[in-house]
Amino acid sequence: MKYSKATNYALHTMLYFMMAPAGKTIGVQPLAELQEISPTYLSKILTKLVKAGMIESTPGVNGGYTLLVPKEDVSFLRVIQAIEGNASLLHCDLGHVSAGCLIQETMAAAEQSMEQYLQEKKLVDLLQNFDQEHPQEHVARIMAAFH
Amino acid sequence: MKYSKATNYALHTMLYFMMAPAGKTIGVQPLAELQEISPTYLSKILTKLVKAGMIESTPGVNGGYTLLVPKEDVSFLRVIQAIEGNASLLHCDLGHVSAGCLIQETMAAAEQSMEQYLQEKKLVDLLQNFDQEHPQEHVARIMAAFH
DNA sequence: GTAGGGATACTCGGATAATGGGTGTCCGAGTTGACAAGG
DNA sequence: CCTTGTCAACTCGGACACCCATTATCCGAGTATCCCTAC
Repeated sequence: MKYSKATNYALHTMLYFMMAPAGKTIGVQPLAELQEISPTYLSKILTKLVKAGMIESTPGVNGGYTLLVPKEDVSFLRVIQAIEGNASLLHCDLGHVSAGCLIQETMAAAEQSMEQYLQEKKLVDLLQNFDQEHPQEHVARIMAAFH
Repeated sequence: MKYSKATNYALHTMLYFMMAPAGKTIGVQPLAELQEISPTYLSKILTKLVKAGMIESTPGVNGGYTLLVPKEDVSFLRVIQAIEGNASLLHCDLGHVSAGCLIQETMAAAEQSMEQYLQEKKLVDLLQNFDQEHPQEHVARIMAAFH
């Protein structure tokens, strides 16, 4: 049981948006370079975030992606579900004679316990001490990518 | 993000063991028939449970599998980790200049929240009202499979 | 009666597909802004 | 000065390929029990 790499990329990308001043735009290429992955692949991930309503894409020259919601509204859960979907952890299709599958119900409850944690945790919370913990040059390079 | 079918089979199999009197043995074939899957495939799953020390296998005629631990010790987490392993939900291998990945740390905390739930939840707890909710004939068919 | 030798009923483990999802790549299409040429 | 055409910088989306884990299936090997036969 593992989350896909795409989820990791999406979370990191959204974290970059948390660092930028509101309304700023950034292209796929600088985002891809920061994470050292292919721009075309990252674009596929970003379209999922667009469909989830978290960011906006503007085509054309000087285009790119812009954060569309308040930073405080971006929870881990929201990003994860945008990529992974909201299917349940374990779906039991065995022929249970009567009543539902108790195992499935228990797993659903366990999943909900984790989702509650991920819903309360906002991405912007991670930036509390970011400046102190990371070299200034690195932070500057991220900020410079926005326009 | 989903658990494998094998995990579901393992959980159901262990639940059958919870219904049987302690020390009783059951073969792969009746277990496979109850879940309507292939016996050879189920046997591969059961070897993982054996290696985890939860059940024991006795070869030869009248052989089969026997529960090796007290029923109260069989938690969801133990069964799941026996099948899925204990790898973390999200492993970030991006080049973080200094310090670790904050996203990875947060995901680890979320995972721990679910694991705590699954560790406290024992399989035997599901059998509280099992007799009332299921037809007597079904229960009898399960019990008859043990010897 | 007792010992030995199958036959039988099981599990164990390796080898081998088949399937599906994750992970990318490639390319054409559409969109916008900047710039230059021409009236 | 205004219009128009061209180019470049972007995103968007479908089609395609690759890799790997899951999900099995098959078969030979090992092991214990039972029964039957021979001495």
